[in-house]
Order: sequence, then structure tokens, then C-alpha cells
Amino acid sequence: MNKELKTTACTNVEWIGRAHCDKCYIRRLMLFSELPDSAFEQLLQPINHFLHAPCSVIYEAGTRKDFVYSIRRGMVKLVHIAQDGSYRIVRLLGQGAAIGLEVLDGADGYHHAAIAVNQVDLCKIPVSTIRRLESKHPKLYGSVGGQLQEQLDLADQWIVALGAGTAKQRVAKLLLVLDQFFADKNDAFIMLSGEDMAAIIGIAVETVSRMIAEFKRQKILHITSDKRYTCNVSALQALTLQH
Amino acid sequence: MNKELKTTACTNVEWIGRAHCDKCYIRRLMLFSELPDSAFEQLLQPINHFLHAPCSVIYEAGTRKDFVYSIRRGMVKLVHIAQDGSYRIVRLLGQGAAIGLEVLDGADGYHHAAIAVNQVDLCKIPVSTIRRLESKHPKLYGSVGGQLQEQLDLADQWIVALGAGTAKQRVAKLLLVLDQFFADKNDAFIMLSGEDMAAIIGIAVETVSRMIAEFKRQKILHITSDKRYTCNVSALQALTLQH
DNA sequence: CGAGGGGTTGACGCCGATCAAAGCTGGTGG
DNA sequence: CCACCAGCTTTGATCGGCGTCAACCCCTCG
Repeated sequence: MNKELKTTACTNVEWIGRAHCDKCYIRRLMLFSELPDSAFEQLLQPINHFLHAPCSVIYEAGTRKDFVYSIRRGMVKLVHIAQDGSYRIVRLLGQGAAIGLEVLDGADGYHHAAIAVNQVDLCKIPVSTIRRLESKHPKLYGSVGGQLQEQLDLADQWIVALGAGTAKQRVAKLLLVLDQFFADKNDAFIMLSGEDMAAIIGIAVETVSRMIAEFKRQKILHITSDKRYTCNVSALQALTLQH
Repeated sequence: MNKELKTTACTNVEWIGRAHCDKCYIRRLMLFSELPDSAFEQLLQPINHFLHAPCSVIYEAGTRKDFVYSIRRGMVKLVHIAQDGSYRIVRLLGQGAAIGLEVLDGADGYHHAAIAVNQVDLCKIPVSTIRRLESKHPKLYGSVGGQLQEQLDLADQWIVALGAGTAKQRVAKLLLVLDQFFADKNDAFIMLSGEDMAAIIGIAVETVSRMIAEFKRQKILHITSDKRYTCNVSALQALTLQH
């Protein structure tokens, strides 16, 4: 089990203040993209804006809370923890994704734990606010459905990538995902911890380490700065196909 | 690659006729459960009712069609086919589930192939019909969202079950799923082909066969009639946990 | 400075993929 | 009605990949 699930050392959450959706400069990316500015005028329940430090817990599985979150910046992992303490990462989500949507569907608690991978910046939206907005702006239904569909597609992609191929191929696929979805403007992405990568693709930490080391030796993976890497996409793609 | 994806031998589809939703005796289970009878009175596009033989293709991935399907009876597999021809089963769906929902979200084609596992009985619903009903009956948004959420939960469950444990544990988990979701009133479920089970959990056909044979020898699995089995649930659960 | 956590590397053994061959079953045609 | 065949399941033998255990290194933090 990972440290972050037990310690309280890195769980500092910083409250930024009430979100001003009408002035939000990335709202077109978010859950509320389809709504007009006017929609936010008389909300009773505020939408708050938080910063989460790396490894801090956004919510835990099963806790009964009435909030949905929309990610403004950073990467969040959704974690399933088995009863024996082992855990698996079910999804990685980034800017524009919404998490905790299951509470909109009557779930009596979140279905996973949500943990910040790096510095995460998000809006915390009460369910009652969603309900109120939905009734006035049916387009919101479409946004929520779209989010669910996107996450379903991600999950399916995960399923296909997970069960197929050797350990080397799976690591290659994971790196391709990181490069595709989480690279910055310099095409560099943050390398996950070995433990996290193992929890994503379901292999041993040591095997992950060996594969990463091999990719570095073969110059398929390059380090740019601390924890940031770029990769040779076509070489990795070739690996996932062969044999 | 499985035979059913190549041959045309078992692709007979039988048209039953226009569905009479107002008289449908299982509508409470279906996508339209929340709608009043009156909602179906003046639909321009008809909802049709089909029977699909085992192994017949309901739709193929990528085909651009504007229909959503709701399963009245039987089991459907959603199949992802890789470019090298290998394939994996991403989801198993039964009575009450809706498939092809991705076309509601602007997808330019279905994301998987949908293939009948046994005799399947389904309603074929034009997208335009959904749109029309949605505009008059916003509760339908909730039904669609609920379907997506359910399938997302299923996919997550799949991910957790797939990547974890030995071959024996995965087969045990699969049998538990079959028993839980697809057992009839006698608590018996239809055994899938070895190839299908292998495509679900991502192991070789021979290994599946060995595990199933071992379960039979240990009296954890019992055959009731042709292709129907019952299992000792607690024994299987014990297997998935140990070690 | 020591302790502790994560990453790296090596050695070993087992699980499961692969190849091969032999039952089983249902379907087809004589 | 039986012979035959194709496809599926079963079982065996072999081999490689990867999980496991262990040692060591590096870095951070107290």
C-alpha cells in the first residue's frame, strides 16, 4: 500500500475562495462549458475552488458526500483499494474532467478514492447546484453524459491495454498514454512513481523499473528535467505491435 | 479470431415488428422505464423489435449508424478487435442494458462490435426518437446517464478483476460474475465458450480449460443441463481472496 | 549521521503461453 | 443410419517471462 493512503503528511488542501465561473478563463474546458454566464448569478450553494498538494486525498471511496469536482489543472488518479490492502489505479484524469459524478446517479458514496498525482487545482460543486442548473439548462445533461461517455471510453481503452501483451508492451502503452494526455507544451510528461505504474498495469514494481531502465538505455525515453520525460512515440508504438 | 466474426452462417436476424412500448411487459427494466405510456403515441420513427441468433452481429465497430439498442432478453458481448485481428471482450450486458449509447454523444460510429452470445431479443431505437423523447421528457436524460454510469461501474469492476491475481483467480471471478448477473431462476448460468472466456480475462484458451476442468473435479462447478452450470459461490470467493 | 523510502539490479523458481496431439460433439452428406 | 469432418475441448510437455526475495544505491529528512 502506498504511503499517501496512510500518512497525513501530504494532505494539505488550500482553499482559494469562491469560484467566479463568469470570469473563469478555462470554463470552456469544464463541466459547465455549455452554460451561459447568467446561469451562475443566483446560486445558493457556492462553487469553491481548491488546490490539492501532490498525494493529497480529494475524497475516499464510500464516503457519503454531495460534491462533484471539476479538474482545472493537474492529474488525479482514481484508486480502487481491495480488502487485502492492495490497490489498483482505475483511471487517470486531467484538465477538464469531472470526478465524483456517480453521486449524481444516486450512489451512496464515491466509487473510488481520488488522489492528486501532482499539484491539482479544482472546483468543488455541490450536487444541489448541479440539480438546480440542470433544471434550468438542460444542456448540462449533455455535458454530464459526455463526461461519463468519455470516462467509459477511457476505461475501455484501459481494459484493452491492460490485459494484452507482455510487460514491456504494457509499459510502452502506458508511456504513450502519458505522452498523449498529460504532456505539456514541450511534449514532456511527468513520470509516475514505479508503484503507481505497477498499480495501473498490474505488474510488479521491479518489472516496471526494468522496462523503464531498458527504454532509457535504448534512448526511447529521455529525461528533460526532474521527473519530466519525453519519449520516442513511434518506437514505443512499434513495440506495442510486434509479435 | 473467432469464427462468428468471419462467417455469415449464424447471422440471421429476425424482425418481430414494431415494438408496442405502451404494452411492453418489461418496460420498467428498459431505457424508457421512466416514461409514461403517452410518450410513445406520436413517434415518427418506429422502434422495432428484433431477435438475434447466437453469434449474430448486432453492429460492428466504426459503422456509422443512428440506432441505440435496449436488451430485452439474452446476453450481448461488446468486442474490441485489434488491428492484428486479436480481440478482447470489453463488457457483457444483459436484460435492461442499453448498447450503442456512444452515438448519442456525437461519436461517429460505434466504439465496439456488439455480438449476441445466446438468443437475444432487443429493441432498436432511432437516435432521432431518443432526441424527441428527451426534449419532452427530461427524465430520459437521467435514464441515459444512469445507463452510462452503470456501464462505467462494470468497466471499472472489469479492470480491477482483470489485472489482479493468478489465472485461477480470474476464472473464479468470471464465474462469479456470470453467476451474479446472468443466472436464471434455477441459479444456473450459460457457460461461455473457452475462447470467449479467454478474451474476457486475457489468458490462453488452454489455461481456461485447465481451470474449468479443475473446478469441475473439485465439485465447485456442476453441470445442470447442456451448457448450463451452477457453482459453489463461497468456494470461488475463497479462491479469489487467498494468498 | 543514521534511518527510511524509493529505485535499480541480480538470482531463482513457478505460472502460464505455446506447441502438439488426441478425445468429443454436432453437422453434413452419402 | 453411419461415416466423415471441422471445430472445440482436453491433456501433456516444454520453455520463457515475470513475480518474488534479496542486496545495494541514492536521496531526503530528521
